Amino acid sequence: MQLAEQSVKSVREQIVDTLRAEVLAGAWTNHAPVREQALAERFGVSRGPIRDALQELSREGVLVYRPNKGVRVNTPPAEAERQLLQAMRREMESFCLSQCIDQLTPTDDEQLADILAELTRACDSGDLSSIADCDLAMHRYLVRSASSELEAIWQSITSRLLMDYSRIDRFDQIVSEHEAIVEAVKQRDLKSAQQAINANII
Amino acid sequence: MQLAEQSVKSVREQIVDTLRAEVLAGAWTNHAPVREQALAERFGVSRGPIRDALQELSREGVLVYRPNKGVRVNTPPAEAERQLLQAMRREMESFCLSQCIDQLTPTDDEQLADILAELTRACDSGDLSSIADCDLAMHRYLVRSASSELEAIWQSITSRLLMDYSRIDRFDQIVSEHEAIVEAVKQRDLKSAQQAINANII
DNA sequence: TAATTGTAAATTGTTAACAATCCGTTTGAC
DNA sequence: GTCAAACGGATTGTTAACAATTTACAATTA
Repeated sequence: MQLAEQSVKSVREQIVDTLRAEVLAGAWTNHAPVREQALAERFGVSRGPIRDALQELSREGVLVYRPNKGVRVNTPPAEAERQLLQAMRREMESFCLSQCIDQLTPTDDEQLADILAELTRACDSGDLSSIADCDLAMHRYLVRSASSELEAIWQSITSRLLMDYSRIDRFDQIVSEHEAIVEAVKQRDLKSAQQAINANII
Repeated sequence: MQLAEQSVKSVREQIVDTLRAEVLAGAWTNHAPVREQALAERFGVSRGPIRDALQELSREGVLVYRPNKGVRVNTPPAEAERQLLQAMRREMESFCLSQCIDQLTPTDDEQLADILAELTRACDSGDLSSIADCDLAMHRYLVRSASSELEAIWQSITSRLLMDYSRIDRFDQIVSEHEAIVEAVKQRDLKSAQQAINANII
């Protein structure tokens, strides 16, 4: 992805982003515990930064931490809880749109178009991991444009949904839904953009 | 406070709770950075657990972390952002009430009454730190009763509000608002409890 | 004097060794 | 044979030393 990040990310952030993407793409099961030493060797660092990353992902809701027993992948929420989380996501993204839409620049439009292009490519090739990545990247972009404070809350809500992209069958629908979002944002049409967002978060 | 906690808390959790209470009670300024070594000596541990705690509080929104520069106390949100956070808090607590109210036991009623009693005492003596503690403890109790998953999100929303208890002048109002909540919950009257909660979150 | 560079102290980031805890297996008593 | 205590390997938790970075202050130059 590698958007116009504000700066070079710390080691911990890189590890967090990598691991989060893998878990959300369904690459891990929640049956086997996550071992610190194995991850340390994989990333070529000591256990310290790995522990930091695992702690952060636990706080975020991707993983679950149990004292002296390490972490596991979290389980999806119950249906009622899932609906609440989705409602909060919608409310949040609608708000962020209203805050940022009039301050977006053509550069932002380009960034969103880039994400959309990569999403389209991912859907064409059926790369679930990349689809998940791009889908969330677009929503995150809009949230972050409004408030980096809210981004953390948004991330923790979204992570806890543990959305299962492997059950998606209509790739073209994902693309068209996001096309609608990008187009409405480009037109600076708040109402349409909010509708498009709400239609996408189900 | 020391409610019926599920178990003995880890060192990190104790440190986190202590520091969060101090910051939210307004005991720290955001002008001076927080130093790890000083905290390590104060709590009698090495810098490791301190760093863990500071990282967690940063993730939660109480503190702000900047690479190689440590952490500072976060600044309060802008007005529009504050209103969104409050709306999300209301929505969340209403939902949690609807989920848990029919599963609460007389033991829970006692716990809530205990918190209310301590809140009353704190208001009488004007102990702002304790008022903040008890106020949040009651809301947290209801959220946790519904879902420990949602508790983390609730905490991160609430922390980011950085509510300023030092500006409160009507202590008796706080008490009566929380009395209404406890009474409605005791009666298992969902509508009234939600109203009381909404009236308290302003 | 004002601006800039250089240096030293303070602080954060990382590592590896050690301590504490957990978990599966073996051993032994009944 | 069954159960429980004890052992040992594996894993997490903590510590202290070291490396990298930042910050404050003094020295230098225009």
